[in-house]
Amino acid sequence: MKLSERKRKILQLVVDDYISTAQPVSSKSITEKYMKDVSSATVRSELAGLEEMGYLTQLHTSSGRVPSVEAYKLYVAELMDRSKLTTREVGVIKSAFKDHADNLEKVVQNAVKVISELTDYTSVAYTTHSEKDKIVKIDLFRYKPSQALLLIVTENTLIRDKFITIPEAMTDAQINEASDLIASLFVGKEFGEIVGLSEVVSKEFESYREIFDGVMRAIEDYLEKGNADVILEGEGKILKHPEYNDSEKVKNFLSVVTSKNKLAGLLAENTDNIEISIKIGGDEEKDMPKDCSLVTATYSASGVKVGTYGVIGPLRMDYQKVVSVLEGVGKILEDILTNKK
Amino acid sequence: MKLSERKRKILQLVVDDYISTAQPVSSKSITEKYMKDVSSATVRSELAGLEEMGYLTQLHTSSGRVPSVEAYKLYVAELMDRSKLTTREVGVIKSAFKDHADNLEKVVQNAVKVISELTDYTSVAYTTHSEKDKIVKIDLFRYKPSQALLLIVTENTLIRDKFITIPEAMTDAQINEASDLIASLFVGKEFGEIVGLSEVVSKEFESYREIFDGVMRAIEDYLEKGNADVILEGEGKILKHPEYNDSEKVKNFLSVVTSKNKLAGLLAENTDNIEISIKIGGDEEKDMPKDCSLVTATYSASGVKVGTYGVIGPLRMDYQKVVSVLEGVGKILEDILTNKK
DNA sequence: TGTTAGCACTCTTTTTGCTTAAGTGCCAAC
DNA sequence: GTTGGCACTTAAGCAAAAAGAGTGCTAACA
Repeated sequence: MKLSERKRKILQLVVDDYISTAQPVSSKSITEKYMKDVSSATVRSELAGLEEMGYLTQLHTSSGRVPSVEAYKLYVAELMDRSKLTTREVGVIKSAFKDHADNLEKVVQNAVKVISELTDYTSVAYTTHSEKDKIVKIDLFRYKPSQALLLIVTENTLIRDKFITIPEAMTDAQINEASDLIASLFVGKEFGEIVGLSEVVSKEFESYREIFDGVMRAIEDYLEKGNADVILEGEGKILKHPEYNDSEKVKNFLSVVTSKNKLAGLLAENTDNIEISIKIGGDEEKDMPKDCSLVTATYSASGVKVGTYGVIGPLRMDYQKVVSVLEGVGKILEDILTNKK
Repeated sequence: MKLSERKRKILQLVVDDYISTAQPVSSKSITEKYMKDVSSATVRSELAGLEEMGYLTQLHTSSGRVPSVEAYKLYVAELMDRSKLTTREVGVIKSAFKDHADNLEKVVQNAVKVISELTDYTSVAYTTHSEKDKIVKIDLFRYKPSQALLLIVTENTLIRDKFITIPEAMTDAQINEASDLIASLFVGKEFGEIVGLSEVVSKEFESYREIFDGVMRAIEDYLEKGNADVILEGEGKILKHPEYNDSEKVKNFLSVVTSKNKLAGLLAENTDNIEISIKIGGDEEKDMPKDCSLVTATYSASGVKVGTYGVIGPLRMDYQKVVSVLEGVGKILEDILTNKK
């Protein structure tokens, strides 16, 4: 059976209706609400066709139809209308970014907050530690007898919490000298340029081998995928949606969403440069909560893709709204992050 | 009516039983499980007495009894057994602190994690920004034309994300000079000693007034109560407990627990130097979720109280376990934080 | 005087049967 | 291809009945 134009239309109507009402959709309600020109029996036979093709399912013989995962995928890809934000929503987004436009972390935090507020779903952001990030300042100094604190400031962020073991015998002056040496080598370079540096500089660094290696390890550690930052907002929003009345499901959802590792894994996969990516269903994706949908977009700073932000929620998600909010936030985010310099 | 020894014993049994079963406790179950020497009728009359005194309530005429808030308070203060941790639990706690003993933030994060794991409740920690914290390093440098990044390292923590507006006309060298001047004044001092410094140094600082003021504002901002750090772990644990089958209650709980501000408010109140403090019920406390209990302990670094950690959960909480876990963690925390130097 | 067995009473929970409503599938007619 | 009509299926709602849990009270007992 082919997907006729009318079948597409009806499928869209079913998904739209189900998204807004959370109730199985009947042939009668479709003719009454949207297609007054045909009878319910006609729609009924079309629905039966769509069901046979795998786009719809019934909970029991005499219930209305519910979209399948396939239907959502088709809906998102081809069927749904691309709606625009209201002026009110645009205003909310703009005012959310009024302050703290200076700091990448704060900007992303604001983005996540406003997304959750406007969509009523849990929203997330994931910031990779990019090899393209350029070092602006690097400094090392003694914190405890055998420990030094390493500070690295880059164009986009501030690295902290990196401790390096140093020989106790080393004087503060020597540490300073090492610090200056490292700074002279590293400042102005991207992380990616540094990684290979280890062999090249072996000579002038002979006496500070241990410190140099410590710094390199710290940087490698920072760049490792698992150590990206994950920001989360509106965990509790999930409870607003009726499919999460079952506390088992909530538990399952929260166990993924409160584990930064699992979230990072999910968000990191999305490396293609597609503007908006939608990941649906939970059968293949092992860390994805069952019956969940993840809608994400990527953002860049200084022209380099640094992260992903988006919304995670039930399969029956208001994709129209979510996509338009993500696009709206994306536009403003881009403005801020490129005007920054 | 007096609280006879037997009434106390029975009340303890009722609370114990209710904590472990979450079911109203009947006279019959008490005699069968714990008091085989008397009949259920005897216990029944004692229960009636305890109810009259306000320690127990019934959901309806033919249900068993449930402890009142008063009963929990008495139970915690006088009735409950102080149990010890098992060797397994002690092992879990110790191994949780194996790594990252160098960094206050990480140590507290580990503490919160292990507490949530062992108790199965949501656990929190609150770290104040103490005026007694001593500045180890302070550094200021240009980040954007009219903005400088301020870094302060103290004995206990690293302050970041503080940006200061600077005159664009100022050269990098001048900023360096200002930075050095500030460092010479501030390093080695506690925050508390700095606050009054503003007038004293006005002369030598004439040309850098703006920067100096900016730094002072940043420090004051940092010390402000609302800006303390709140760490949270196991938000979803609440769903394991049957009283939170109602999604309204979960929503209410999460709305408090995911608001760092509200949590900070609750945790900050606990300023007495009592080792373990238990806050029960939600009538007086406005930000406390209804029918919740908050059990907290305080921790110190370098002899100064810097924060509070604890567990938040249902009224029907396993106080014995929670208190013993908090005490156990507290002991190890103290060891780590005092040996640190 | 405290303790106990016995029993009536209350209230909840579970079960059962019945009815209604929603919606489908199919068929014969248009 | 579309439609109205109708039998069939299932869930949901409701009321009455039955079962169960637990109490309070009283009279008898040690």
